Amino acid sequence: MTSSSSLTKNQKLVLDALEKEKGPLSAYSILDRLRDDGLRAPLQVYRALDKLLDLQLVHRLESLNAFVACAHPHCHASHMIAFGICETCGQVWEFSDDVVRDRLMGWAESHDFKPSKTTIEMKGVCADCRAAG
Amino acid sequence: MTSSSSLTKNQKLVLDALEKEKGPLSAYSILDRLRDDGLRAPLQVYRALDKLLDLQLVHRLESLNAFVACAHPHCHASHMIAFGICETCGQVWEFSDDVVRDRLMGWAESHDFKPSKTTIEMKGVCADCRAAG
DNA sequence: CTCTGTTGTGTTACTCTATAACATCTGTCA
DNA sequence: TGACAGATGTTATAGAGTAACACAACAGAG
Ligand SMILES: [Zn+2]
Ligand SMILES: [Zn+2]
Ligand SMILES: [Zn+2]
Ligand SMILES: [Zn+2]
Repeated sequence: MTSSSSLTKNQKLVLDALEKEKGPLSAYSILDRLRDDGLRAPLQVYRALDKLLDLQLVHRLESLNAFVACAHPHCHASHMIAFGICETCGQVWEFSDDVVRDRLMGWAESHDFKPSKTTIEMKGVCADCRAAG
Repeated sequence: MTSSSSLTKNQKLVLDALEKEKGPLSAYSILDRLRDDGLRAPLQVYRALDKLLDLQLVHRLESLNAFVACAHPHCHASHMIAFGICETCGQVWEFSDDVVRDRLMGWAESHDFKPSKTTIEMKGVCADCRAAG
């Protein structure tokens, strides 16, 4: 089995913590939420996150040093994913755009550059927060 | 004056250090290179970097926690900048693509999201390093 | 069944990245 | 001159991530 049914205890705990949260969490925030479940050291969280990132069940937001549960599990095997991140409420939107991907891949090809991982993150203010002003 | 002629001593030191380097540097690496020039604490570097980032003379690479001198100073006031980053040699290419910008702005408009800062970073292996393979 | 390799766990200690708080200094402008 | 904004210097601390080592669980080969 390739997905969450084969997760270990710690991996499930970390994934659950992220899925319960509307926004991203830092590794240390996750740790704090899981102390009552027996987790004691950062490394326990980071190891679980490594696996979850491999499985694409979780994404890392580079500009926040934080992690978020995938919004569309199993749906973007090798996609180039983009994120909208509200700086006010912390909510995250996950999307992908084939035109963006093609343009970036085009730049890579024209420069003989072989991309392995691409980060696209838009920080700003979401509709709700603007309305709440 | 709006540019490098008005920089202070520390700001010039930090900018020089980044311009001398072909690739990105962490704040602490910058500090190490500037100890002989009198810098002693991380904060001195971070404060200079803050100003240089404001002036767009330096860019921060979120996926590396590192900084790089702008390749085209004065040329992209409000542009959305993308980076290609070689994971082997560390070299960085700075470019922008209007189509990518338009697509991302389009997503933002359609979601009533007001972006303030966008990060686009492609990590991979450059032509030279692939040839040297 | 036992050996063995692989993966996950737990723990301690550590490095690297970034900021808080406070005092001082320097220039600009009224 | 006085007042303010911005830059500086220093110490201490917070936040993010990894190294190293020992042990447990489990699957497959012989
Ligand atoms: Zn996803
Ligand atoms: Zn919001
Ligand atoms: Zn630039
Ligand atoms: Zn290279």
